[in-house]
Amino acid sequence: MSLSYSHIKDKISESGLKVTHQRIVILNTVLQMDNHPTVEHIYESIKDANPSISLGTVYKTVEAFVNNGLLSKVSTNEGQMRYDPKLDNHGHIYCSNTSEIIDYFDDELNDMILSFFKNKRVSNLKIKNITLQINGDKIDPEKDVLIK
Amino acid sequence: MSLSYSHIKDKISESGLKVTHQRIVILNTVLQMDNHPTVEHIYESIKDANPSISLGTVYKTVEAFVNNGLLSKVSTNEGQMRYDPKLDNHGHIYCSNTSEIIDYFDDELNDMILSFFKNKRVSNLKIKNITLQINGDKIDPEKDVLIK
DNA sequence: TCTTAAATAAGAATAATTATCAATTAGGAA
DNA sequence: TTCCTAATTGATAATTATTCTTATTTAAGA
Repeated sequence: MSLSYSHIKDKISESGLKVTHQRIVILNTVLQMDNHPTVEHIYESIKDANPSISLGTVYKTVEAFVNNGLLSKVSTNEGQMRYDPKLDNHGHIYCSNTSEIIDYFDDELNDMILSFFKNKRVSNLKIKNITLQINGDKIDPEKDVLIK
Repeated sequence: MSLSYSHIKDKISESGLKVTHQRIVILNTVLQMDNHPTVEHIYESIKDANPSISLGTVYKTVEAFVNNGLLSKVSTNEGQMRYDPKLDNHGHIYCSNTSEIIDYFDDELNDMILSFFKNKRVSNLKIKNITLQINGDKIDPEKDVLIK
């Protein structure tokens, strides 16, 4: 396993964190999940193969990842925080009826918003990021949402 | 008091909810607070004048207001939900170091985003609203953030 | 290999929110 | 106006998500 995870290990190491088995498993899992998991989701998904990793460790680990720029934290109107391995500028579509968060990447939109704020004078604020949230309900929960 | 609150009473009544003393006090408070209060903030701010209104009632009431279109619910990266009496389209500036949420109204931006999505085909999603979140840190916590 | 600060597991503690339920009340019907 | 009923409320228990504590283990550099 140590070989196949070399990419993950490098990411963790480069972020300034110690490389541990737990961190490798958790980061790898979130990178593969692609559905903005909660801590509980992550825990459930690693539990069988890694029964010794505790829920508390998952909490501490994702928080460390957020602080070290490996994940971003997404809040919703339903309590649990969710975690996103995609760090480049993108929006989120929240489906309140299915609790889904769908990434929305659009360079044109990004440029538009960015250039809009270029022309604004924002005083007394160090902007970290600007995110667009599209809130709605999925019409057919079985089918995907598509924007094109 | 019944006279001076007639506007508030009408709003509650028109939303389909029964008009109660508790609801009048709570809605009036949130409308005046203007800082996206948490339930705890609202409770603290009404408590002295209304010691009989319980915390649970504040929770139930703001949730009823959200469901009936009198308030909107705003989530942050720090646990508590916050409530916003402004329902027209606007963005939020989150200052993570001061926990402030500042409204950002800009017609030009609204139009821009709206017309952007006019030209997109969004399938299988009933869009409820689109919000821009500007995340950052206040540089001087004593001073205001301004965008112009 | 040794050392040490950082990370972990287990479980207790806390914070925010929701649920329960008996008593009260708003608002429409009589 | 009075009555009726379903909705609302207060008090408090329960739940959920998250953080804290502490003894033990471990990564990574000397």
